Amino acid sequence: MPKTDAAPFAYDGLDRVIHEKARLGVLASLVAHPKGLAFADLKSLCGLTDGNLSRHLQVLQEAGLVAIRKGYEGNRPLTTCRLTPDGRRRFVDYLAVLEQVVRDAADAVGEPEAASSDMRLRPA
Amino acid sequence: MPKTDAAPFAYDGLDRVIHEKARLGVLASLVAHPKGLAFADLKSLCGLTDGNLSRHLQVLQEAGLVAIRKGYEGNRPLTTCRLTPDGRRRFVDYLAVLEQVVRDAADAVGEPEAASSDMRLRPA
DNA sequence: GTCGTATGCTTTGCGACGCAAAGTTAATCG
DNA sequence: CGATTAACTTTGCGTCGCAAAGCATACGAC
Repeated sequence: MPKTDAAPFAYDGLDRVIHEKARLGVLASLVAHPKGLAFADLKSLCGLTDGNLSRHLQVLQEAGLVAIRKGYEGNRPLTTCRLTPDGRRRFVDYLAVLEQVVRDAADAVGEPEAASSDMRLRPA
Repeated sequence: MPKTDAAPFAYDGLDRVIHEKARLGVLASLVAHPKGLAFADLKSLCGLTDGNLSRHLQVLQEAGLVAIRKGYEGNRPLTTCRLTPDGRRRFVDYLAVLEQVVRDAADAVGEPEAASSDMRLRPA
């Protein structure tokens, strides 16, 4: 008796580190910019405050999802981040689960088979 | 040009009440079963403990996303839940954002245009 | 009938977390 | 120089998710 999740809606694959509004945005930004992004760019792309971005990057780094490089642009500090290969892989896996969620739900929304009698919501 | 989020990766639409592993599962279950589901059914569908499910349902109810009805099956208590119309609508909205996230990211994964020179990850 | 066991949830406790505000360091400008 | 801006970090706190414990009732055994 495999206790293989008789729980089709458990969505175990939703890694809590990734499944977070702000970090999801950061990762999406980074996957779209494989060359890496500067702290300030991420900040405005994701609409985060300095403090929040800093903290989230820390978390992502500790989880091994992003690599952070602190250098200097001229003589001003410049922090740049990029996805690690592992981070990319894990993000892609996460996306697959997310896609599954969307599909599950979209199917159900589209076909209310077990609908109650007073479902008069669908247009056509 | 309003200052409408110059933050394309902010994903403001990701309602925190919905954007939560466990509750996402509950809502997905409920949208797939418009007639409603019993507490015990939700519990096993979502792989949650009694306590957790109880708490999450409370949150969902307070947010006006689900309606909870406590009745009796024979003479045993039976709690059943269903999505409220508003809950359904908000969940669908959320799904649209989620879909956008997936699309954004999937596009980026598929076409590493701005890829660095040492991207030797793609198979073909 | 009363004693255990099972069912069906709720409540409590706590560790982790996200967020905003304050702090730090250093370069540039008047 | 003193003020301002840039570029982050650190701190503090309210909230939350989760597991364990609790509570109430029903059902079987004896």
